Formats: sequence, C-alpha cells, structure tokens
Amino acid sequence: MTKKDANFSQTVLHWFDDHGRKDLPWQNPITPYRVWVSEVMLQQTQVKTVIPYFEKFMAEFPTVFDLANAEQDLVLNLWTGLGYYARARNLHKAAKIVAEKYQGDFPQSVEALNDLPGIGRSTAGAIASISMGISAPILDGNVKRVLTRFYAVEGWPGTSHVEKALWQIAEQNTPSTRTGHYTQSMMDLGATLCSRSKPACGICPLQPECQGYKSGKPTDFPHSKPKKEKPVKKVRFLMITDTKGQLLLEQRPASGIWGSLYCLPEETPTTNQSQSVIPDYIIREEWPLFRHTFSHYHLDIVPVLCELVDTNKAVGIMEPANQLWHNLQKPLEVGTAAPMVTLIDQLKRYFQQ
DNA sequence: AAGTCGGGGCT
DNA sequence: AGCCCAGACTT
Repeated sequence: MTKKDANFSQTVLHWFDDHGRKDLPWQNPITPYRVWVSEVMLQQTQVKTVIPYFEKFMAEFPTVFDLANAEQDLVLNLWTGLGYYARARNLHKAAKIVAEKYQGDFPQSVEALNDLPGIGRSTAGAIASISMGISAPILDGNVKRVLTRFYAVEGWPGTSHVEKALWQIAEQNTPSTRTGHYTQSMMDLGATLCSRSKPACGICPLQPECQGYKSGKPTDFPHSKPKKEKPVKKVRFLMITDTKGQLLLEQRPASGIWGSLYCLPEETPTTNQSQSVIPDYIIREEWPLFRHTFSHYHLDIVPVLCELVDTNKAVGIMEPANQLWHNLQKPLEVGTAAPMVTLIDQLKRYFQQ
C-alpha cells in the first residue's frame, strides 16, 4: 500500500470548504438513515431528480422504523418514477434488518453496511464516511470520472482490471480525517466541474496536476465502453462471365444492405428452390477471402470465379429485369458497392493476362 | 464477465 | 437517437 496522497485530498478538501455543496436536503441534518436513503436514491440517478423523492420519502418515513413498518406497496408507490425498483425493495428489506437486528442503529462498519441489501462497497463507503466519520473510499461514477482524468487512466472502467486499479487509487487518495467532506467534495467535483462532456478545467483546483487536462483531451476519460464486437457475416460472390467478356450483375432489393445497387450475385445454397434466376454456371476458382467492414458488422467475402455453361443460350434463357451483363471494357453505368469496384478491377486485370 | 434494471438529462 | 448517470445484483 502506497502512502496516502495528502496533496490530492488537501486540494479537494480546500475546494469543498469554498465551493462544495452543503445545502442538499440530505445534508441537514446528516444522519445515517437520511444519508443511506439519499445514496440509494442517487444510484444511477441525478441529484435534481432525487430531491423531490427524498423530501416525500422523509415526510412519510421520518425514521428507519417508520420505513421498516411500512407496507411495501407504499414504499414502491413513493418510488414510482425513480426507476430501478429493486432499490426500493432492497431499501425496505434493509430497513427491517436495521430495525430488528440492529435496534434501529446502523452498523458502524463498511463491511456490515455492505452486507445490507442494496448497499455495495461504494454506497457503504459513502454512508460510513459521510454519516459516521469512518475513513472509507467510494468509487461512484463521479469519482471514476475525476480519477481517470487526473491520472489519465487507460481502459474502460467496466472491466474488473481497471475497476480494481481505480479502487486502489481511491483508497490511496482518501484521507484519514475529514473523510466525509472529502467524499462529498469528490462527488461535487465530478457532478459540477468535472462533468462528462463539458469539464470546467479553467476553474478546477486539480487542473495543475491533472494528466487528463495535460493531454488536451480530458473528455477522453474515462474511456468509453468498447463498441460491441462486430459480428462476422460470410458471403460468396459469383463472378459469372460469358464468352464475350461480360460480367453478370444483379440489382439488390431496395431495402437492406446495398439497396438497389447492382452487385455480384450471392451464391445461394443448392437446396434453394428456384430462387435460381441465376443461369447455370461452373466454378473455375476461388479467390482469396477479403473483409469489408460496415458500421455494424464485418462481411467476409469469397470471390468465386465462374464460367457460364453454354446450355443456357441453347435453352434461350432471358435475364430477368434485375440483371444485366456488364461489358468489362466499358465504364459501369449503374450504381454499385465499393467491394464490387474492387472485384471488377481485379477481373479486368485477370482477363488482360 | 456479462446481462438486467429505468426514467431523465444531455448532446 | 444514442449515451450516460451518486451501482447493485443475478446469471
């Protein structure tokens, strides 16, 4: 364990004295019960949204006994509109435990608080530090934002590795005294100056040492959740040519990928019943797979060089209206997709040799 | 480690 | 129209 970073916490505490919020409803008076209710309401929910709910809740349930003895339906009713309703059920459960097992006095340790329903490590740390004077770290969204910017932490905080590192930094920076003020100050900093999209670095007390600020891109932190891995689709495109050096193109349906563009026909499973408006062909060779990437998936393309079988003309097959034979010597006069341009170019070179 | 829960605010 | 929020819990 590294030494506590006194400079960091002192800066944060000085800022709290001058600019921190001290008039929030749950700050007067500060009691474990009131801080607990507020912290649970504030999980994934902004202060402005919470305030009227907190006021109603306190008016209806002034003490933890009032809450413990209430009907669950009433508790849920007062929660209506706040969302994440498991919070209200867990709050009610925890109130009963505190009332019965602890005679109404909240347990005075992070571990015991953490064991109550709906209280995780961060909420336990907030209750302990703010309402009990216990030195305990928190790691909510605000603190994550401040710390990842100050230390330019790489990686998405949603991964266990990054989260573990952030908890360690949070521990290291949490002072042993005035911890409640420090906790409140970190949340205030994150909610006001060090906001998600428009941080006020110009008036931030941490700016001189902030690596996120020094990087010039403080909003790059915390790194955003990685985009969901793109699925890979596979397709085999048929390059069917006739004896006159013409290539078969087929207009795709108006909706869907490459809508209405003229593209190489896709090879369809042989079991397919007569979607085969495609003339008979013979596979000559397969070209190397290459990948085309869309915003939402990868398309792995296998170009399949084919040759028209002459029985088609003997039978006198007419190409459907959505098909055309493209003369490779001439410029293409219809719309097509980028990978088709690549393949057509390759075909030209292939036939020149 | 990933999915679930939710309404509101912000771009 | 997404993305994110004073997270915790389940799978």
